[in-house]
Amino acid sequence: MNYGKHMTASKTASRRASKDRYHHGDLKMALLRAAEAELAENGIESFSLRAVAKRAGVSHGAPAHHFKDAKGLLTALAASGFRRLVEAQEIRQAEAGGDAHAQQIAAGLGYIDFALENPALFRLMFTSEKPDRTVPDLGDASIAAYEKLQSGVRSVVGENPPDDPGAMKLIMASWATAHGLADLIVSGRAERPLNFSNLSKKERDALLSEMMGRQLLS
Amino acid sequence: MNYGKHMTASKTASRRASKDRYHHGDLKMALLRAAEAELAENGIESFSLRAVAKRAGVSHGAPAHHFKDAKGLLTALAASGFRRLVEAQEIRQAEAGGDAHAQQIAAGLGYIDFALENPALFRLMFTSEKPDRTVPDLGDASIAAYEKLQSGVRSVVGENPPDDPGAMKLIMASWATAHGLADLIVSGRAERPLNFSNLSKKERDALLSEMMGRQLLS
DNA sequence: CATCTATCTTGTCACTGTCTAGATTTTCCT
DNA sequence: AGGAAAATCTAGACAGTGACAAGATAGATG
Repeated sequence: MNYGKHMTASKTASRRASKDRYHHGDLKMALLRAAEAELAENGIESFSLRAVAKRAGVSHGAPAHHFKDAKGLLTALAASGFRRLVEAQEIRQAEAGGDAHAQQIAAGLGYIDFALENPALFRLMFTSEKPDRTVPDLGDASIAAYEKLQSGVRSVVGENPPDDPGAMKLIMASWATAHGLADLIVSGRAERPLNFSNLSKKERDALLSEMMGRQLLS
Repeated sequence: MNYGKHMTASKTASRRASKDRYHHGDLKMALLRAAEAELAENGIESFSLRAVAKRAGVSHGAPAHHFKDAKGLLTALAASGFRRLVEAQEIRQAEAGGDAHAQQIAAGLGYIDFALENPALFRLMFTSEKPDRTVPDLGDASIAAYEKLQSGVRSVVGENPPDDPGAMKLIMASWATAHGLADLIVSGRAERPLNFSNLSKKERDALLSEMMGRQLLS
């Protein structure tokens, strides 16, 4: 095979943009970013590994060296998603009041924020079977997100959840409400009941807070 | 092209099993059944139109005449799913008490029953973008399912939902809780908090009823 | 019975994920 | 420094996919 074209290009400008070099430099990160952009633009169901490679300016076989296969790339992307999900919750919590109840509502709002801002990634994380949940990178990230929920409920009820069946029910119920709202809103199913997309940000927050708050009442 | 093999087979046994005949007889239904079986066995993400055709004993081009393309087949399947979702709710309601509160909880349990019995179909209906929601067959079926929810809430609050903002909030909140529970259970995320799959049917129902019931309290 | 229409098969195309062989670059060791 | 070894990337091939077109077959219609 003749790589002459590439060779001359990289020789004449050996320190130019990374896309002109044979070795990318940070292809792993570039692929993750490209994959997320593809996901956001085309949705998860028409996701293509070759399109990701093309977007990153690299041949279709290149990703295999950093992620074994498409599943590997999507697993890493989902893990990144769970870490950012926690961040989105913490952003809301930083703006909220200090009592446990308000903190837990804020976490729910952050959860929904994340879903609305990253709908395709949210689906990859929660309703796709492509990511390999047994890989520690992903498993740890998703468990960390769950433990955030658990500690929030502990603050609300003053009990240690794993030992208290009532607290476990509360964890599941409040998670389900936040998750269900996120999923239904993302799929456009909150339009008919709530006219959701025509509400102001304040109206949305008030509405969602009220719906999630019901689960936290004793 | 030579179809001799098929010809002799269908001539010597012209009224045998439909799979031996050139014209299937009821291929449309057979394809829907095959598609659902494929969905249940392999999940939605490895769904293949050609595998469906093979399962129905027909060539890979045959489905195109009954459903324009894969999207058409999956749209019809999703519509069938919404009709059966309503049936699953009505089965639970027939077993439940007559008061509005119990009826609405029963509908939620039926919703979750359906999701657990048809996880891949549930995902096709709610979180896939392949079905074409603008096709009336599907649109009508999904609206019918929503209107069931709406009338149930009307019975609970005694108000006409579209005119009462509080009732609309209640619709969305109780839907979100049932839907969120269904989605999280199907994806295995209720195992850690609730040890869900090791519970008896009675325990599950009691647990789910309690979590959904919170949303219906005034 | 002849024609017409619906149904089904077959072959083809572009695209996909994965694998392999080989080219290029970087790293590391002496 | 220099040369071997490892890492990175390209390109080609393969089987599988959805969609389309052309043609074969069966049933319906007159």
